[in-house]
Formats: sequence, structure tokens, C-alpha cells
Amino acid sequence: MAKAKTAITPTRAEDYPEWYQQVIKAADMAENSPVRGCMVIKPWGYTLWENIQRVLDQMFKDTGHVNAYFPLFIPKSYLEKEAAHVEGFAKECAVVTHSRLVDDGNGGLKPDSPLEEPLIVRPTSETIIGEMYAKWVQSYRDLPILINQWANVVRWEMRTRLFLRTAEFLWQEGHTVHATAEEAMEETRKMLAVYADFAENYMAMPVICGEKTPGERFPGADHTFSIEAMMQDRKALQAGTSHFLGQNFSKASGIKFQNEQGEEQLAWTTSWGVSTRLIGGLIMTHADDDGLVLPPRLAPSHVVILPVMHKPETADAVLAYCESLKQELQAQTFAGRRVEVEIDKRDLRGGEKRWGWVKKGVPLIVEAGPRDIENNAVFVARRDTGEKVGLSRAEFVATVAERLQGIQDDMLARAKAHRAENTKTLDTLEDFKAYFTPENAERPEIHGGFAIAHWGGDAEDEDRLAKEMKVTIRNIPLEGQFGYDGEPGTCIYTGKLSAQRVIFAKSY
RNA sequence: CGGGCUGUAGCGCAGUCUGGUAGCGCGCUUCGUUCGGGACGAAGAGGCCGGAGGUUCGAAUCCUCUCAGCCCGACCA
Repeated sequence: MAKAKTAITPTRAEDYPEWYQQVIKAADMAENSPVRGCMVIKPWGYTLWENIQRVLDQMFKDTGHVNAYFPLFIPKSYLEKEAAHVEGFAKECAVVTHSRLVDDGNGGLKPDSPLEEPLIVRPTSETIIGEMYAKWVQSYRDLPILINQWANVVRWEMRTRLFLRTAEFLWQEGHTVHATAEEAMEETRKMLAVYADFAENYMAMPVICGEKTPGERFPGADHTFSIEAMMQDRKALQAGTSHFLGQNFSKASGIKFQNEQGEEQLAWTTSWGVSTRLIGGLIMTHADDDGLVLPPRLAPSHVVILPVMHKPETADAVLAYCESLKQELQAQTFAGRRVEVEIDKRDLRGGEKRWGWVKKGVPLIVEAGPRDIENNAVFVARRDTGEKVGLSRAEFVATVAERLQGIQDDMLARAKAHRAENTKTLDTLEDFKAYFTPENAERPEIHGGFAIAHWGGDAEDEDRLAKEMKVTIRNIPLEGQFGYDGEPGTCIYTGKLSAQRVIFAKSY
């Protein structure tokens, strides 16, 4: 068979959505399950999620949070308590109505024993957690409550895509209670900053911190903030959200406390979350036409060693060389953890094996064979750039951590450059339309990007814009963020007065 | 829930219009030759043609009904 030009078919330029699916398949990260809209996360994908969890969990703990666990099921009446919340989630809830199955007389089973009150499989846990918090909070001395939970949630989405939108997904949801609005807002922003820190410094995915417009708010929130990233097809991905819930859920669940003056007050709550969608973002930020490219700080393995042992007489010596190299490498630390090394001893042809690891995105691929033993050397290839270099073994071991950090830094730099290249400041509707209109309407090519422009419209204007051009406001950047411009101007769409520029893009 | 399409080997597909013994590529197994960037040859294994009814001497193929999936809309972390 002739060697394919790229490991992944089609390429990003040819068919981006199909490329995305193929990268996941080639890296063996996940696959669709027999259950509609639900994925099976395979070990390579799940280890990545574990690494994401481990780092974020530490960040949450470092900011004073603790973990707990609340039920999968929510009584229907709880969900009904907050009007906006119901409105937002009712259409995508899985409902449990029966508690038992009985023989249907045709060799099958049918539901029996209806529940007195249906249970909802949690789409998010504000209501059930709020109910518990109402019991736990009586005095200002009980505050703040700073709890996170790692869980699965279910949202019955119409259309699903691996990692980006699945009916069941894994996430963390932080739920906090505070005595004052100021403190709750500080928490909301603090956790947004934690997400941004994680996205940039671990995922090597630059993000814009900003506030969502009223139309895009979390159902039941007073303010919703997000981190928004640009994928390689220049579409935006909302990668995490942090909500200031005001007193809405406190009212609904009765979270009240007595302050120092003995007055009864409603508490202020927040919630914030990121999900397995981050993995989708990571893929679409870094993967190339040869498959996944993992940022070293989150990679399940940092280095894979491929022993070159075609001749039986040298096989033992090669394996011993690889084993001792692995030991030396694993004695090194990178980003607070051991350098993870795998030796691939499978009886496969060299090229086949190598491409397998290229597609899995391992940062460094090392070949070691008889010639290397003679020279006490290694042959090292970088996944992100494809750059190959022969090194002495000692030099490689001594520099492995800095090489990994170099890859991490370069990946972030490239992602930032990509975002900068595909972001435009626009001032006329004409330019705006041209920017977001593909040349080929039938099969849109990769086009557009982020537009930084003035906005003074309302929710209805946003809806119209979305329908006309499939473009939405991603967020209103916070001060100091990429794209922030606090100068007032004229709305590009309505001509009304605008307080500042916002980020527009097509999105996932 | 509307509109379009597809269900045939583990995966990707042909065969369906015009009914007549179930095919191809990849993958898998075994053997041989190869081997520092996706090898080649030979021999094999593997199917309730999504399901149920019908028409027919005979159905993957025609008809009816069903189930599942994909794409496009409405909805979304």
C-alpha cells in the first residue's frame, strides 16, 4: 500500500467535522455507544480526563474548596422551583417514572410500579444542592460554603458529537454560598480565572474571559461568565462557565441565615463547571492531519520508546537498554509529576507502531536500536513539530523535562498566534457580513474567526443575527483580556450606542 | 418533531433499477520472504443482507409495516 500523505483522512481543510471524528478514532480515545447520544470513553481518553481532574481538583482545593457528592436523581418538584431554570432545562431532561420491570407476557419486560413523583436525572445540580444548603445554613457563621462535586449529568440533546456534546457527560460543578453579593461575585470571577489558568497553562489553549449577554445566561443566573477558545476551524468553543446566581436559588430553596445583627437574610450563591467538552477543545486546538497532539502537562504518557529489534540476537540487549532508559527518564519530574514512559514491545512493524503513537499524540517518540546502544544514543522525535534529533542518552535524560516544557510553551504560542491571525476588529456591517460569509455556500470552507465589534442590541437582535449569519456574541471580554476595548462606539448591527466591543464568532 | 438519506463480514462499501448459489477492499489467523518512517506473496477464518409480514417455483433485490442510525432545520456545556 502506498504511504498516505497524512495519517488522518480527511484533512482539516478537506472536512473539519469528519477529521475531528477520525482523530478521536485514530487515537482510540472514545467511541459511540449503543446508547443514543452516549459515548464510551476509552482508556486513552479517560486517562486524559483523569489528568484534567487531578490538576483542576488541586486548584479547587488550593482555593479553599472541598469535594462532596449529591444524588443523581432530582425530584421533579425541585426543578420546578426556579422559573428560569425550568424554562432552560425542561426540554432536555431524562425522566424516571417507574421503579420496576415485570414480564410483559411476550418474553420481554415492561415498566411497572409508577413513582409517586417522577425523578429527573440531573442536568445540573443547583436545585438538589440548594435544598441541602438550605438545611445547612442558619447563621452567618455557616458561610461561606465552598463545595465542588465530580459527577455525570444528562442533557437529552438532539444532536450529539463525541466530547463536544453528548447526552451524558462528565464534569465538575462547584456550588458556593456567600453572605454578601460582593463575596459571591468575587468567587464567580475567581473560579473563572482558575479555569483560564488551567486552559492556558495546562491545555495550552488560550481563552478569553468575559461575560455572557443576557440571552446566553445560564437559566436562573444573574450573570454568567465564560472562557471562550478558538478552534482550528476558527469557530469558538465555550470551554467553561462561572455563574453569579444572585439570590435566585436561595429564594427558590430557602437558603437563609441570620447576620451579625440578628436579621434574617437570603444568601448569595454561585455555580461553575467544566466538562469532558474540554477534551474536544483540546483536540480541536492542537491535533493536526496526523492525529492528536497532546500538551505534555496533560499527556497520559510523555515519552514512548520504540525498541528496534528485528534481529533476535540483539533483541535482549535492545530491550535492556530501553528498560534502563525508561527507569532513568521516570526518575525525572515534569510539571509536578513523574515523567511517564511507555515501551512499546508489541510485535508490529516499526512504521505501523510509530504511526500509532503519532496518532495518539504522545509528545516525544524515542527510537532505540543496536546502533544507538553502540553510541549510547537515542533518536528522538517531537510530535508537535515532527522535528527529529539524535542525542546522547545522558543529554536526553537530563533535558527531557525542559524539552517537554518547550513543547508545552510552543503549543500555547502557536494557538495564540492562530487566534491573533484570525481575529479582526470590524466597524461596518458590510465588513462583518463579508468576514462571516463563506465563498462556497454549499460546502463552507474554513472561514471567518473572531470579530471584535461594537454591540448595542438586545436579545431579539442577537437572535436575528444568529439566524441570519449563524454568528453569536461569545462574550464581553473582561478588562485586560484579549479583545477587550472599553471605549464606547456604535453598534455594528443596530446602530445604537455601545459601551464596549464584544467578541463575535460562529460557535460549537 | 418536520425534510432528505442509509442499514449486506470487525470496519468501509458493491450488488437492489432488470428476482436465480453472498461479493470486494481493509482488518484478522497461519506460513514464508522482509524490516531504523505506514512491506510483499501464498493459504485461511469470518454473513439470519436491520426486523416482521406479503408476492413468487425462487427475495439482499419487488410490496406493506416497523426499528435503528446519519445529515439538514428547531434546541444546546
